[in-house]
Amino acid sequence: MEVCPASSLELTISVPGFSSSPSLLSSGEGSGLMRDLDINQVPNGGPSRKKLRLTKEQSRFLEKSFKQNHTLNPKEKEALAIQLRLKPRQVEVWFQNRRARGKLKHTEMECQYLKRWYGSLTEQSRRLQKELEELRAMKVGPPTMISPHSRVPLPASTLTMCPRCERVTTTIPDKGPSKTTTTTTPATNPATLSAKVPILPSRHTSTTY
DNA sequence: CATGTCAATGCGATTT
DNA sequence: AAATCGCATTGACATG
Repeated sequence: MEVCPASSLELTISVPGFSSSPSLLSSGEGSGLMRDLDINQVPNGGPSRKKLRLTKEQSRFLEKSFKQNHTLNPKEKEALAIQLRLKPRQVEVWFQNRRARGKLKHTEMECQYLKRWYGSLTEQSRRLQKELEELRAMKVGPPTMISPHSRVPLPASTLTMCPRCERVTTTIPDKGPSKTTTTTTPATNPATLSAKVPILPSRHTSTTY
């Protein structure tokens, strides 16, 4: 159950040309467009929730402590709240939202990275396809080999995808008894591929949200 | 006025 | 049971 914010929260509202947080904000924050006003001072807060805007100073301070630690223990929360003249709940909410924002930023970057990766894979696929066609065109007479399973002649250079292990198996003609060599080409997972695919676009993923 | 930002709310899950 | 979290969402306000 939530407490009615209009009646209990120590809110501040952005108002040009006014400041109300003398503890940390005493040094004139004159450059900013927004100043803050305690909403508690607004007579009859009413049921509609008013928009709080933290001061630059408050945000800066919260950001600073967020850099040190992304979560708060109750003591830190209390201390921050006192220092910034906010309710502990407000500090808590700020940290929650801040974590969410960081995560959003992170997933956006991941998304961009995957897009680039997809692009380069598409390009690579296109190149390999072309190369394959050229190699096939160059081929003079199709040397045959016998399938180990069916004993039916197979064309040379057959690429097949094993549905179970998702590996590409290259069937190549060999002297003596027929042989299939498995070229390790596991598909999918970017995490594993990133170490193997040299054309992977560089990744500027920052974990510092 | 459409859109973006961000503090705040509500709720379910988890932890202590 | 209370505290805390993540997540989705809301609503006030700013901005182009």
